[in-house]
Parts: sequence; structure tokens; C-alpha cells
Amino acid sequence: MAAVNKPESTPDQPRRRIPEATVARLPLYLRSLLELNGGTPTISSERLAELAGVNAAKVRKDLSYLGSYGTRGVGYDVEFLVFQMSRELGLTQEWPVVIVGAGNLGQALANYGGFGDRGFSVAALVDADGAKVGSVVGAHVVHHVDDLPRLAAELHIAIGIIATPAGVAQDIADRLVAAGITAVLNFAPSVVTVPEGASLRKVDLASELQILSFYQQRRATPVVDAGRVS
Amino acid sequence: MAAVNKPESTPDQPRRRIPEATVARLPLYLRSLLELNGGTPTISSERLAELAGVNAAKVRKDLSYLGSYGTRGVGYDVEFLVFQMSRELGLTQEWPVVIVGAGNLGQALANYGGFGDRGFSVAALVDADGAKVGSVVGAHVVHHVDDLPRLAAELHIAIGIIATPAGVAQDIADRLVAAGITAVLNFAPSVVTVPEGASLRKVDLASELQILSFYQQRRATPVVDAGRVS
DNA sequence: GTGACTTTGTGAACGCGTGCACGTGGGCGT
DNA sequence: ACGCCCACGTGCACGCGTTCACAAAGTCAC
Repeated sequence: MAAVNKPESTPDQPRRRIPEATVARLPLYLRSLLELNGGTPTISSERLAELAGVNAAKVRKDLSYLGSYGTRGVGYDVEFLVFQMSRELGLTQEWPVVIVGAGNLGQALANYGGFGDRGFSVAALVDADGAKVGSVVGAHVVHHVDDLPRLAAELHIAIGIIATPAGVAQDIADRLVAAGITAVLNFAPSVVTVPEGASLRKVDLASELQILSFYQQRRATPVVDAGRVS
Repeated sequence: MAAVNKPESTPDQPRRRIPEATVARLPLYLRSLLELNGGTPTISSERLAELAGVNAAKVRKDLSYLGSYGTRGVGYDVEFLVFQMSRELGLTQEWPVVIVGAGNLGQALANYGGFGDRGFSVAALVDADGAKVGSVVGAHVVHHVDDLPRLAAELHIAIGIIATPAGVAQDIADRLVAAGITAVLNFAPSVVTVPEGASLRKVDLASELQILSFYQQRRATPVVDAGRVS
């Protein structure tokens, strides 16, 4: 990345580093604020915490990473906070997204309304199956996955969603990155990796269910517990 | 497979507490092992780490929470490990799942093949919209959400998936819990809470995209001074 | 202007998870 | 049988994230 190389001698950090855990909560706060719909001009950390389902201290610390945007004795200006968070999250611009895989999931995602919701739009839908290419899903024509580089360049796509079978997920990830798409959201039940400098998030339905199953199983089986019960 | 009851054969230790982070990785390990397809009888922590995309020390520590199932100098017996992990995750039994919301996402989930994959099956699909009730989605007839208590009891459903609009997600969660379903997977873009004693996981597409957007934005902006970026 | 009250911002302590490094113990070759 | 080698299991240190508690800072009433 550009100027940020070694923190060898530069005391002034260019930009505040925001902990990953905090970044993951920002969308939650933003959503909570938007749900207020202008009901109140300001909001306290306590109220926001309640809406977001976290505790107040965490809210304050998280927001403090963005800057001192609160007013003591009053709270945070909702509108201003929404603006700052949107800016920080990069939501002041439109993010065109490509969905790879026009199967069950890919089609559902393409049709999903809550998408353009806030800064994101489905710019392209691609598939490797020649038979699907050209067909129409929702408002989108399915393109061939080989067109990724062209599509990415022409439509300025920076985010890719993998909605393919597990077997080809890594290959698709590689192709996405090769096409200059450095943010990847993987829905396929498969471990994929991206090179340094690219971002990867995953949504893993099977894992989530298995995690639930684990705790459900624990509850069902009587246990000799050494203290707490959860 | 052997009896799914208490491991009376094993030294009956007061069950080990497994860190949440570890639990979240178990499905990953399990999947990686299954992909081996009997290729090798044993596997080292290093190899498994590679497959699962984590580091070897973490694998060993994670697996050690399950018990000392490895053999020094050799590695882990794949088949045995699969069995132990399946047992621990509660995958030796079938988990019937109810999907709430027969909209875009709900239908896609109902049709999703990789579901019965490993211990889970769509036992019911319900919706609040009377017009949808009775219609057929995939192999399932849509029932009314009011039937939840009956369905849950009759079909022994313990896991519920919320695939509704955000506005009703909390209400649905309450209904699920009231119906005795104590494990909930929430797909709706909304904060929901469940009472103590129930489990909740969430899958939040919008948040994931916004997190990606955050890092993408950081990469794109060359970083000015500590103050505002115009 | 003053004092009481409210809520932020943050220093500090704590706890959990991660990763290293190495002791430990079992297999395998000779 | 013996010793070498290998990979597990884990104690320990470190870093990140969470939480508490409180001073700082601003508002509001009068």
C-alpha cells in the first residue's frame, strides 16, 4: 500500500488504526442509527448500545476510534455520526459487485432487494456453465466467467461474491483477484485464501449450523459442570 | 457407528470446556478431513492446518480440547478424528431444521442441496403470508408460522432459521423460542436477542459487504494527515 | 455566573485466544 | 532391543479486545 510501509521512525500514524472487532460492529451501529429515522437528533452511547445489542462502554470505545464526535452530557449527533460512519465504511460511494455462480444461491443473491440498500449494487452475474450464459436472472444477464477481467475493468468492480460449488471456489477466488477484484465474500463451503493485500470474508451456512448443533447437543446431554451453566 | 450415548468407555472426565473460537473451527477441520476421502489413514497437524487455513499449533491446541486423540510421531487417525469431532458437534444425530420465511432467501435455502449434507434436513418451511401457505417450494409445503409450536413438537425441531424481513425478525425469534426451538440462525439484517439458555448465530450479508468496503476504501485512499480527508 | 447533573472519552486491569518453543512419548529402522 | 526421529501436547508469554471506573467537559436551571 502506498505510503504505509514501515512504521520505523514515523511517530505520527497516518490514520488511526481501527481494531477489526470494531470494524465488524460499525455496520451494526450504522444500521441501528438508520432505524431511528430521524426520531431523535442525538443519541447516548447507552441507547445505541441497547439498539445494537452490545454494552455501552464498547460503543464509546468503538466510536472513539472514529474521533471525538460526541458531546459530553448530551450524546452523539445522529446525523453527523451516520455521515462519519458511512464515510469511514466507504459507503459514500457506490460499490459495484459481481456475483460468481448463477445457481441456487447466486440467483437468490441477485434478486435480493436489500442489496442496493446501502451503497452496493449487483453490477454483473457470471457463471462457468455455458448453458446458463445469456439467460436472464432478475434484472441481470448471465455472463461467462471468462469475461471477469473485462467486466471488472469496465464496470469498476472491486468486490466479488463467490456463490459456486465448493470445488471451484479457490479457482474463482484466484480469477477474481487476477481481475483486480481485491475484496471477496465467499459463500462456498470451502477454505479459500487470497494473496496479501486482498480482503476475504466468508459466510458459511454449514459451519453455523454445526456450531449451533454443538451447543444444542451440550444442552441436551446432562453434564457434570464445574460451576457455571450457560 | 458406535453408540451415540455417553462415552462410558472413555475415561469419564467432567466434560472439558471448549473455547468458542475452537468450536467455530471444528466444522472447518471436519470438512477438511472429509475432503481427504480416505486418501490417507492419518494426518499431521501441519497438513490439517494447511487444509483448514490456520496454523499448526492452533490445530493441535484445538484438537487437544477434544482429548488426546493423536499419536506422537505419527499424527491423527483420520477416521477416528472424524468420528470424535462429529460426536462432539452433535452430528451423529439428524437435526431437523425449520426455515421461517418463504421469500427469496427462504426458498433458496429450502432448495439448497448442501443442507442434508451432514446431519441437517429441512423439516418445515413456514411463512406469515397466508397467500404463500400451501404453496410448494422445492420438496416442501409452506406452513403458516402460527403452526410453529405444533410443527416443532411433532417433528422434534430444535433449530430455526430466520429468513424474514428485518422488521419481524425479533418477533419470529421469540416465537421460535416459545415453540421450544433453542437454536436460532438469523439471516435477517436486524439485531435479535434470545433468552439465556438459547443459542444465536447470525449471517449478515450487508455487514459483511460493508466490512469489505471498509478495507477496500482504506486501500484506495492514500492516507493524508491525521485530520480530515477531503 | 455558578453549581448540579449528565454523558463522553480513556487509562488501566483483566481475560481470552494465539503462537512459540520445547518436553514427551510413541513408532520405526537396524 | 535400542536409539533415533518425529509429531503431539502444553506451559508460557504476548497481544488484542472487553469492561470498569472516573476525570473531563459540556448542558441546563436559576
